Amino acid sequence: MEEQGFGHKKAGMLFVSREKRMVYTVMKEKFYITTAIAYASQKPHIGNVYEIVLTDFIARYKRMQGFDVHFLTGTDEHGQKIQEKAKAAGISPQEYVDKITGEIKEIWKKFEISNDDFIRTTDERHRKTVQKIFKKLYEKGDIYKSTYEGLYCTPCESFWTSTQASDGCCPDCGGKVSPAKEEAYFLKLSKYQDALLKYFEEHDEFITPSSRKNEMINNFLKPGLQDLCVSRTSFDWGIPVEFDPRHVTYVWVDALSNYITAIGYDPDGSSEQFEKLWPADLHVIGKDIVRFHTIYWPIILMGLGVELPKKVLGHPWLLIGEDKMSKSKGNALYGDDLIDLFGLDAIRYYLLSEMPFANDGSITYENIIARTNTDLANILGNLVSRTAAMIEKYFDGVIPSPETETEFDAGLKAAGAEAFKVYTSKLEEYKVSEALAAPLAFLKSCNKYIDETAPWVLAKDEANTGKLKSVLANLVEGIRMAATMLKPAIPGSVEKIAAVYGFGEEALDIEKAGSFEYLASGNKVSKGEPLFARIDEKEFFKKMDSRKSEKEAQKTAKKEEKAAEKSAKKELPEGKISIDDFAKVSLVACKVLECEAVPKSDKLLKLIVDIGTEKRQVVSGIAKFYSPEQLVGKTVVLVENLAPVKLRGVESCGMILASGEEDVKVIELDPSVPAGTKIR
RNA sequence: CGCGGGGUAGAGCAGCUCGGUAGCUCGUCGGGCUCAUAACCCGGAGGUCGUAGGUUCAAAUCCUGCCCCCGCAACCA
Repeated sequence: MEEQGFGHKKAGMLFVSREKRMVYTVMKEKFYITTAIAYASQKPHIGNVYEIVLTDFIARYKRMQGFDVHFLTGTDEHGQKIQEKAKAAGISPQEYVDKITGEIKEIWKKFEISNDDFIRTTDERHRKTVQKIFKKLYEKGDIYKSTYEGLYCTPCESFWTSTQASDGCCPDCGGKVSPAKEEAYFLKLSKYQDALLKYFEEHDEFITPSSRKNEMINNFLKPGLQDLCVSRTSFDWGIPVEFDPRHVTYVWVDALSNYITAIGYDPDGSSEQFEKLWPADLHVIGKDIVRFHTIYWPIILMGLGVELPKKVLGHPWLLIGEDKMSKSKGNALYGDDLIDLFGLDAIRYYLLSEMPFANDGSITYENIIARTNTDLANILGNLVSRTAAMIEKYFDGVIPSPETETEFDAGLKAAGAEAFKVYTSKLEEYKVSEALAAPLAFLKSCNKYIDETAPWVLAKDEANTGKLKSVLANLVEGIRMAATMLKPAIPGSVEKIAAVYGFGEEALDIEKAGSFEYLASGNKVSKGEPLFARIDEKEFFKKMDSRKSEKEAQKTAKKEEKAAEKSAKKELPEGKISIDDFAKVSLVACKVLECEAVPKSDKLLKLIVDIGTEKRQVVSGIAKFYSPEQLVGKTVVLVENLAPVKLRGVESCGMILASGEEDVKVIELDPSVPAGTKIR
């Protein structure tokens, strides 16, 4: 009985190492992997999706390797922003996050994310434990009460840092901010600074890519850590501090703890699951929150006396073309739309193959089309289809066993082994895009192999049937091996390939992805629809244009509505300013007295002008169009009340008006106009 | 200003740790093939490796200066 259970998959090993395998099965090594929890303030864009697809890939790969994987993701549902958004929507914060989290789960589902658990920071299991964590750290003295000092905006009821409100105005409403104090709890980061630095030094693999480690050490650890504010009284949508309920837990103690609360950590005695899964093997996060995961999070854990996670992977960002993706820029792309346009696996594959390990990647329709057409349709899909077609044509659809070697077989086999080697070693470092290039290169070798062996020529002479059998058997194997490697990236398409050649689960065993084993010989092929249809770029953009004009029509309608609303509030249509705004600008006539080039710059001229009451120094970017001598004596228009700025270290108090961008001409006044004449 | 990353063919990237052949994908030009999704295969053109120096028999690679781009600077994955 037992023998059946273990024997099927690895019959060859059964007799020798039955005992070992039992041990192996029981002790299957765990792998705990997490994503950052998504902030439930709005629908996630494709950049957010990237992170979870990446993590999903790693989780699937690790499962294939035989690890007992636990994959956690979730949502961060507290905070002022959510409270405000809910208020604006006229619903309770809970209703609001229920809605957004619903959308997020829906999108994750569309991307076939294989997470084992989903935690929400509003879950009871989380809230209760966070309160305990807070209390424990407080009792230990790692959290203490003090006052938070910052710049406060009264109408917005929020604090800003001096960099956020650099101009003395609230970034939200534009109103004045003023210094204020608020009672708050702080986490003593300084206490653990040295311990953490030591940990960094002893665990070189803790932060990856390693460049981010240097950034953390040089920017934060070495200059000294400032204690972190971990509670707020200015809003209440959060986890209340148990022993001081006016305070709610502020961001990081709440959000980061999800990694342990989800699996049953409890200061009073953790669950069996926690004992089994912790420490986490991999936190996958965006590069912007590396600091929180490699400084604050370890310190919180040190405070709790809990082991630190093994590795933090700070992935780069996905840019739209060259721009950062943001809703306010209006350039955000959404995962569900992209799936509708290109199909799930095209997008999964794009994200995984196009994203570099350390540098930011970029996404554009053109690139998605190019990737999908080249890699998935031409190289993979076409190979699957032409191989199946030949098996149907030459062997009535039955996959042959190899018979007579051709001179090209050894090369193909070497290419397969090499691809697998590269794939595996790149994935040890989680360099997913580089790993995925390996099966693709191998598929190209397969296409080349067809050309070299020319099966259609072999088929013409019965003497070559043995060779023909080998060629097709080898091709099926090549497809099987590459498909296995691609499985964590494009599981759905690999399933389709498996259906074509009748690959069972054991044929797609990752351990068999590096060698030719002819596991599918004798199977009947069933050539289905093309795996990936080629996308015609011109037609695609035609379609997009018509969609766009529809959307634009909707947008203009919305805009008009908004404009109507605004004018009701006595506000102005977009792009217009009021006469009052214009009146702020002071324009005067001035005479250029002196003019010289600004050293070390090729665009700047320094001018001394007479504005009647005084002499002004102005720097103007017109050196390419005027020589200094040309300007002296001219009467021009000066924006007199611009705030002074330094350009190339030279102070500029005003701006000379000029026309054009490519071909700049200063606006000249009749020389009879006296300097200082007010224009506006 | 500080810290981090980067500048390699028209575009996007690898190579740099450990000096010696400048490689990949797309595009482009030419050829081949007909099993296949106008696909696949082969070949060509195209690079002063940001710049100026230094070390060396030898530098994209190591060192120094300078220029330019991007990110971070304590709530955007």
